[in-house]
Amino acid sequence: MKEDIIIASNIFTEFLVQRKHRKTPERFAILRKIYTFDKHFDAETLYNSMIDEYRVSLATVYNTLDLLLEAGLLIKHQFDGQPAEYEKSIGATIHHHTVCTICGHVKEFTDKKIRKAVQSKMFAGFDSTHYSLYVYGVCKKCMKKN
Amino acid sequence: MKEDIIIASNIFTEFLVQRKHRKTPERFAILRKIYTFDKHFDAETLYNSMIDEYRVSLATVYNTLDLLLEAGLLIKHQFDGQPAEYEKSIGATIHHHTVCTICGHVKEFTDKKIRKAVQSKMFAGFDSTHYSLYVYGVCKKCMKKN
DNA sequence: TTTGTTGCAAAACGTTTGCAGCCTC
DNA sequence: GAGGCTGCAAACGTTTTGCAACAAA
Repeated sequence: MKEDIIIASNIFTEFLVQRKHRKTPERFAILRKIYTFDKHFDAETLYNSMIDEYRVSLATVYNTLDLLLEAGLLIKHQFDGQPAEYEKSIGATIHHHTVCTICGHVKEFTDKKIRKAVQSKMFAGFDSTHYSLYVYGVCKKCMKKN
Repeated sequence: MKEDIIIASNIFTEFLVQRKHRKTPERFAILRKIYTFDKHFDAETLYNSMIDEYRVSLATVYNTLDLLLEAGLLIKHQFDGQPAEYEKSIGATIHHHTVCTICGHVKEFTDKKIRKAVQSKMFAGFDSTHYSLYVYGVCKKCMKKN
């Protein structure tokens, strides 16, 4: 959706103003790039993909990713020892992940029953914003190898 | 439970034999230590806690943690940028985690409805063994600060 | 003008690796 | 005896940090 980036930009602008942070071109260039991705990406990939359009340093990439996380515009995943992976949160359908414990392959899936069960859970003294579910096991390819 | 370590040792022994790995004293000393912990721990903490009883190198700790993961005797968590955390799996009740996005504080909770929803999920071409659910949000302490 | 942000490079950190010697099998 | 395993230290790769120059407010 094209509107997602507009919504995200507005949220980010409001977030920055409220926190007395500056609205630098780097930050918005990074946000725009992120909202063109439909899959998971890591910091290095994001950094490389930006070089032609708007050059920013890797440090700024990391800095901005942190801000976007705090603003709720991004979700972060830490799959095993690999670099952290990110995905946009606005306009993305809520999904879960299967992770192969042999080869590390990650796949998305959706399940209404699980989603409802988690979302209806209320916590005393904890204001939940989002969640991540990882189901571990062995994928088809790795099953065949053994 | 005291029997958990016995069950775990048996599973580990069988695992090592099957994989043609050696039953070294280091590996069983580490397994025993792990099963005395009731909370999450990281590799460094485990290493330090062993020094008096049975000295092993940090490299061996990491090596053994990997084996125990493969044997299904351990569950690994990667909370944000912190060192990986582990917990024993035998004799532990299935639980989920809330993670504060401000201070990083992790708390366990259980929920039968969520557990059933996830466990009843069937995957085509994926043999699931266990799962992790992280609910992100703001904890009580961090709510008060703002 | 003030002060937050940037780019750069160096440092930090948890984890992995290479290797010589050791000890299961 | 053979070959997997250990300890050690050095290497690795991602992320963080310190600092001077820069630019948003």
